[in-house]
Amino acid sequence: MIARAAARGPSKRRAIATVVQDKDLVAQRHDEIFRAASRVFISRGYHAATVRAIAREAHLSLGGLYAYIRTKEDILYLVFDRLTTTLRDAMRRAIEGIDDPAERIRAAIHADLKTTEAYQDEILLMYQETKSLDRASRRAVLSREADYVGFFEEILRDGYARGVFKGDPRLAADAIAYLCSIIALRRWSLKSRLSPDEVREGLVAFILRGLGVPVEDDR
Amino acid sequence: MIARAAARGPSKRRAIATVVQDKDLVAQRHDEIFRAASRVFISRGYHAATVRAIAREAHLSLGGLYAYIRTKEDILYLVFDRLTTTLRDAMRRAIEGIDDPAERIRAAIHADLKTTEAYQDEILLMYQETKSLDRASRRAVLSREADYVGFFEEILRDGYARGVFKGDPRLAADAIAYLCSIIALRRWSLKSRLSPDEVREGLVAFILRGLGVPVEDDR
Amino acid sequence: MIARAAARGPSKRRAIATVVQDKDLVAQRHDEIFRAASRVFISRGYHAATVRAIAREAHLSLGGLYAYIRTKEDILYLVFDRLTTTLRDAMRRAIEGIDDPAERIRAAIHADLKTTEAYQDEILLMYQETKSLDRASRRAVLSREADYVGFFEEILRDGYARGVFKGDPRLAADAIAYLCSIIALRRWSLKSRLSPDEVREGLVAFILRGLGVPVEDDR
Amino acid sequence: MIARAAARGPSKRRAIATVVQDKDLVAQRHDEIFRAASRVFISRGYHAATVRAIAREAHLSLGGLYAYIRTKEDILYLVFDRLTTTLRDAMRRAIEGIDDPAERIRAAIHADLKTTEAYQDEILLMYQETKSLDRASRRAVLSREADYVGFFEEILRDGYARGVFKGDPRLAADAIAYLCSIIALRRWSLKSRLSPDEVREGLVAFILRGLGVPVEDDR
DNA sequence: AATGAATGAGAGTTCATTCAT
DNA sequence: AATGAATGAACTCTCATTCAT
Repeated sequence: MIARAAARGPSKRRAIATVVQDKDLVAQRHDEIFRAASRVFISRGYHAATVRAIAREAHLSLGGLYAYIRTKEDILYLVFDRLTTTLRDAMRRAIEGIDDPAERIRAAIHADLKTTEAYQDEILLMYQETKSLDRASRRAVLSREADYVGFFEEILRDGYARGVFKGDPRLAADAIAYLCSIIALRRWSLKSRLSPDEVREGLVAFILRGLGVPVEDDR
Repeated sequence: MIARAAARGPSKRRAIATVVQDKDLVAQRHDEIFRAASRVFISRGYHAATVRAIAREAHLSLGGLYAYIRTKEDILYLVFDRLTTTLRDAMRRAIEGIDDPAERIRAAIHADLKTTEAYQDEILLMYQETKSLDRASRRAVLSREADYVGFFEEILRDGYARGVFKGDPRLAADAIAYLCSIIALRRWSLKSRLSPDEVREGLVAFILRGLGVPVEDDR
Repeated sequence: MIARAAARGPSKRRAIATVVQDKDLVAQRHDEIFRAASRVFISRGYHAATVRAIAREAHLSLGGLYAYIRTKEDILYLVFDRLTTTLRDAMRRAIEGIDDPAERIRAAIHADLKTTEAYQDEILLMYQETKSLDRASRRAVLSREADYVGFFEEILRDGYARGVFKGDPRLAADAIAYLCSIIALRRWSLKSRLSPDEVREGLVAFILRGLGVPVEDDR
Repeated sequence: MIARAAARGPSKRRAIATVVQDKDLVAQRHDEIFRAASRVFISRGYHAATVRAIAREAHLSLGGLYAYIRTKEDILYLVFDRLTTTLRDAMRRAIEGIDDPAERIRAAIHADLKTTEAYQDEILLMYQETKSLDRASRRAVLSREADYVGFFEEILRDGYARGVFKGDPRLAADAIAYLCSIIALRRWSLKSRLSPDEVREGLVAFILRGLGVPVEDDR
């Protein structure tokens, strides 16, 4: 059931209407726009960012940019769409081929923390600006997010069935996915005292204990 | 040391410049502005909210409002300042007089989850819009937040010294405070499946286990 | 019944939303905007006219102008609203106190031709740009126009009952009102050969004959 | 003199510059563009219509369309040029071979009303948007229109010489041609109460009476 | 002869902030 | 201390037209 949800994936993808018809060109430009817009949104925030600045950063004229999107909000959606796809794919690869639930969840958490570290700016942006999307886009992004949490839930449900984990799998999945985002949302708090490695190890241990899995190096 | 941090409290408060002199009047109007602005910011978001709408909601004229603040951003700061004060006070009262570390942390978590539930809109707003504050205001708000985490850290450090908890107190404090905010930031995900009580109990159990405290009702 | 329609008058007036509240000031500024916009619309046409140019002509800043209207289309409606009111009032005054149907219709036609001559630019604009109004505004303007035609219809119906006129009163009213607008819509054609007086007299005679009223000076 | 005017005809036609040389191809494409543009202009209005939409409707690429016209305004001129030609030809055929002035003018009016009914959208467009043409195009279109009025004038002048009509032939010609367009310009007013046949018969009677021709069925 | 991606000037509109009263 | 009219910079978005291919 969750596997289905995760597999469903692109079904919820919202199409971005373009006046340019060449599919390959659109794909290529969307990629450039994604990169340019990420930079601009991250440095200035969605509202303060101007479409002009994004066009400039993407080496496109203003009209040129608008041939590949319809509204400023489309650009934000484009960014989030690419980001959630990247995150999901990274997670898929990370847990592939691991069968033991405890190992699998450990790998998932580790991967999540690593990618969150790598995309901390983008993830922070997503938490802050998903609200700026319209209904349809927001739905699409949240559905991707749900798929992502689904990976955790699937593992937990399996481990729960085998008696490895404690607590409600759905809630735990949500809690774990959320807790991993702490790296992006509270980095100003964490970075001042602990190294990224210490943070990561500490969080893995905390979560595993929270799931009822004994952690070796507890003093 | 942490006690100090928590006690330090108002020291970081940023003053809001007003053209009106009468201190009592300013305090009263600031209170009205806080309430009006909270409503407007929550329903429309910070950027979409107009100063006009806030003035109207606060039963002030546009010029009148500007006698008590200097910029729109001042209003946002005012909202966050009041909110963090409220949150801190609630936390203080919740753990007052409890000595046992496990009981104390349980009470703190419970209180946090309860107030997060009560102020979910405001807290979501704070997570999304702290970035819209200027440096000085942001610093002040984050320092308040740090004080809040300090409550958890203080308890954990004490329990750690007494051998009750596992893991790094600083990281755990951050993790716990952050995890509690899940109620505000991911309510669309949680509410669809679990009751508020189930969420709260599940999170308390997860956190306590994460701290290495045995939880009774684990199957 | 027609008297009612004509009397109904302002009932269909569409309100123009303003952010400025002072009613007198709004009335005064609307008057200035009406005059300025008429000039600009007439010289450049509705679409080519910029709101900036209208603001300049009205000695208002751009934002200032927008405090008295909501959209560019509001300005067009404002112009048409004033114009149709002026036209209607002029017609009312012209036929007041005349009882004989033939004299009354002659006076009405004469008045219409005179005001059409006086407001030819504005009337041409109205014929060309009523389509640029949105549904509600267009309805309001057309309802005014209908009232205007109603004056003719009322007279014709009365004369028809007394056996003075021939043909369908409704159609004749429409035809007469329309024919009078020829002065505004085809002045490039008329002016080249005949004086305004000749045009007016010729049209009055044509119409009266069309209604079946014997015309004296027919050779 | 008028015969000359009517015969002069195409002399005033403004040429549309094309990059394509092949005359037959240009003629064929211009015909397709005329039909496509008429539809688009009528449904959206000249200003709201985009050149893109016209190209699409004409099954041409954007660049392709521009090989047959130079500006958007060229397209509007093209439409009006074809339309006025069509109207003129219809009128010519309608009065051909009729000698009696009264019969001839009756036929002309009837034909005008019929074609106005058939091309009401196009004629309305012409009245509203001739102003959007540049000087040269406008001149060309108005000259065609003058030719059209010339048909009426010719008949009237002849009848006047024979003592059949009253009033100034030139003014009457203008008045008649204009009055016929009422069907296109005020159809919202007419259609609600009378059938097309009633309108047509009523107008013919009104005009004939206006010319001093006795009308049989007057009660 | 045909294509369609690219350009960029310019439009309408909003709103934080000021200041004369 | 209070009012609210006025300002104008800055924003998003459109579309006629060009030109490399």
